[in-house]
Amino acid sequence: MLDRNGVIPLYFQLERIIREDIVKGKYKNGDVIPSETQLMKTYNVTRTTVRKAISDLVNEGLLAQVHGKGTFVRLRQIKYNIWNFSGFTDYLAKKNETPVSKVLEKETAVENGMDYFKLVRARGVKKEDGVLYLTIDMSLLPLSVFPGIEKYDFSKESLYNVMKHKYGIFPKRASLGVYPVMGDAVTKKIFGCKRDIPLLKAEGRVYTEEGMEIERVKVIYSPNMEFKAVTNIEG
Amino acid sequence: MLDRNGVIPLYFQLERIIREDIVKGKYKNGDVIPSETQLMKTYNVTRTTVRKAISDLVNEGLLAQVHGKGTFVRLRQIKYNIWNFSGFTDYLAKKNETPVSKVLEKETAVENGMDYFKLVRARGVKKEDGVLYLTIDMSLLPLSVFPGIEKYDFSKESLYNVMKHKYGIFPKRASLGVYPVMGDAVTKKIFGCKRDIPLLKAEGRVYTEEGMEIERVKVIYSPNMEFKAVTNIEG
DNA sequence: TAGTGGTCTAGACCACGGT
DNA sequence: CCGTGGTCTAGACCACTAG
Repeated sequence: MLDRNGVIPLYFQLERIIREDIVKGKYKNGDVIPSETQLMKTYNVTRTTVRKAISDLVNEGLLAQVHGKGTFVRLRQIKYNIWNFSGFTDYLAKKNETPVSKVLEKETAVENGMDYFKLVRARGVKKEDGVLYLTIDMSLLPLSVFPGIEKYDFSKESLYNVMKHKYGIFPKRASLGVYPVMGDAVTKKIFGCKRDIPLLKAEGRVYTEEGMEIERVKVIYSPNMEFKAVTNIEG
Repeated sequence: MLDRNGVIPLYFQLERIIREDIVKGKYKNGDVIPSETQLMKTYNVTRTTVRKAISDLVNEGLLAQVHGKGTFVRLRQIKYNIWNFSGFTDYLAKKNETPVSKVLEKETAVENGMDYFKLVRARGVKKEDGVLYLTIDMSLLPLSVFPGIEKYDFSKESLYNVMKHKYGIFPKRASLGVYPVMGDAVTKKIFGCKRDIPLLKAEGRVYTEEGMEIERVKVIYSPNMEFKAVTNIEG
C-alpha cells in the first residue's frame, strides 16, 4: 500500500502505482482504470489525492478522463525515430555505421539547488574522408542519481550504456518539444554548413519506468537528419 | 468579480482574469502575482479553486510556482500543444477557444495523373482584438475518394467532420516528417512576424484504418505553437 | 518569524452516460 | 436510476524562503 510516514507524497506514490500497472499490462490501452471512488477506498485516501495523481497522469498524456464514463488508459502510439532519445549508438550499429562522439564540454553545474553533470557532445558517423556530425546534444544528469558519472569518457562510452550497466537505470519515457532554431557559428562549423539555415532542436526530459527524471536534454539536429513520426489519430 | 450563478466554473473565470491581467500588462514577465491566500480573499473562493486555476496556467506555461517564494509570470509566448493533425478543432474546443479557418486557396489539381482537391487554409483562434493564426495548412484530397468535396465551405465546416459525416471516411493513421523552414512573406504576414524567423513544417500523409491514403498534408506552424510529444523509449 | 506554496482530509452538490 | 467524473467548501499541517 502507501507509505504514510515517508517523505514521498501519497499522490505521487499512487501515480507510480497506476503507471506501473499500465506498464505491466494490468490495464491495457483503452481500458478503464478503477474509478476515483474505488481508488479512494483501495488506498484509503481522499478524492483530492486521487484526483491529483490522475490529473498528473492526464497531463502526462498517459490517461484520459471522460465525464460520466471513467478514466481510460491512453498509451500513445507515437513512435518518433529520434536517435538520441532512444539509442543513437544502437541505431547506427544496425545500419553498419561507426558512431563517433566528440565531447565539447563537460562540467558540473548547479540548477535549482541540484547538482548536475553537464555533458555537451557532437555525435555522428565515421566516413572515409572524415566525420559526418549529425547531432549536437547537451545533457544534464543529476549527480544524486549518477554519482561519479563525471569520470567516464563519453567519447568512448555510450551514455545510455553507462546508465544501464553501471547505474542500473533504464531510460523509458521521454517528453519533448520540438522547435526550429537558426544555426549559430558553432553549429554551422560542426555540421559544415556555409549559409544560415534553420535547424531542428528537440528539448525534453527522460524518465525511468517509475517516473523518476534522469536526464534533461537538448539536441540540435543536422540538416542531414530527418525527423519522422508515425501516429495514430484519435477520436 | 466572479459570476456564481452562471455555468462557467469559478476556477475558469479566475484563470481568465489572471490571463487577461498578464496580457494587459498588469503583471509583467517575471513578476509575482498575488499569493494564493490573497486571491482567496480577493475573489472569495477557497484555496482549492485558486490552485486549480493556477495549476492550469502552470500547465499552459504561463505561470511558474516556486515553493516559499511565490507564483511568477513566465511570459514567453502562449503555447499551444498539438501533436497530430486530427485534434485542432476538438483541441481548441476543450480550451474554450473559438476556432477560425480562412480559406486561402481552393482548386482542383492534377498530380501523377490523379485528380485532387487542393485546399489551403490559415487556421487559428479568435481573440478579443482579432484572430491569432496558428497554422497554415495545405491539403491534397483525392477526388476519387471525395467526389464533390469542392462544394463545401471549409471556412465554416471542419474538414475532418466532412470526411467523417459526409463521406463516412475516418482518418486513422498519419506518417509525417518534421522540418525547419524559413518563413516567407505570406507566412510572416499571416503569423504577424516582422523578422525572419525559422518555423516548423510538418509534411505527411493520412490514412484510414485499412491503409487507404486519403490526404496529403503540409502544415506550417506559427511560433506560438509548440510541437510536443510523449514517447516511449525502446530497448 | 511571517508568508509562501505543497499536501491532505472530509465532506457537498452537480452534470454526464448508460441501464 | 446509479456510478462516473467535475466543481467547490472549510478547514489542517508541513516545508521552503527570506528578512
